[in-house]
Amino acid sequence: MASDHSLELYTLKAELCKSFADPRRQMLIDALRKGESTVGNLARALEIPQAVVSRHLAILRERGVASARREGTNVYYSLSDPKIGEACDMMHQILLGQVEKNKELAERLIA
Amino acid sequence: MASDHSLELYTLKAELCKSFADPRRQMLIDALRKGESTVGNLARALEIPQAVVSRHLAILRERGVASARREGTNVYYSLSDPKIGEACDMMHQILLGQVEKNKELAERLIA
DNA sequence: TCTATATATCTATATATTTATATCTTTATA
DNA sequence: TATAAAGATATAAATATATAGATATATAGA
Repeated sequence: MASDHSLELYTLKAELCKSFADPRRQMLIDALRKGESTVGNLARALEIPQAVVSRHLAILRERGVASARREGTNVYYSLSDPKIGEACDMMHQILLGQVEKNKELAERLIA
Repeated sequence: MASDHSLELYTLKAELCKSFADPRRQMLIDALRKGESTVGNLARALEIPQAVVSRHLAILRERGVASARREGTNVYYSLSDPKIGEACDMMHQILLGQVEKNKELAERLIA
């Protein structure tokens, strides 16, 4: 029935969001927006242990957010879809809106 | 320093995403897009126990995603920002893109 | 007191991190 | 060619922490 399908869809959406729901993965996604990069380069640039970067990239890969391409001993990761970057921008805008609201609230409280 | 601020920002974004990262909350957000609603109505409509709905709404409220307004014994919840709905639409589009890719892959494998 | 909502406690499950080790690929060398 | 060493990445095990759901109970307002 319809509600079952919906539940599946909601679950998929939730899992997609879950893949964004970690600070390190946010950093990785942001870094990958500038172009593909290797595990090692990301680890050095973001100052995150290699195993942690590899683990998080695997999560992004498993959820279809990132893609991997091997070249020699290196593995290059990239975002699977530019919309992923746009989604992060949207999160940013929502956060800005929240700050704005708090600012308004603060100003009203002071006045 | 800059990297600390960034970490904070990434953490905020991650927490925002975390608030979206549950099927029930996806359902609640989707329901709230149609307009404000009470805890009880949402619980009945979505067939989720009252305590669970209340809990999830509290999470959305704490993270600034939803707002609450009391009217008598009822509490009306609503989305704090229409951009939240748009963010969900974007997730939907990303999912569609993934399905599309899988379809292409499947067709290539068959051929 | 009744209704609607929130919360506390308990339990089960999921998640992230650390450390160590395994795998895969290239390169060097006997 | 076979093999060993080195570099890059992935994975496993252990631990700590976070999260969700169920049930019962507390709180707020009519």
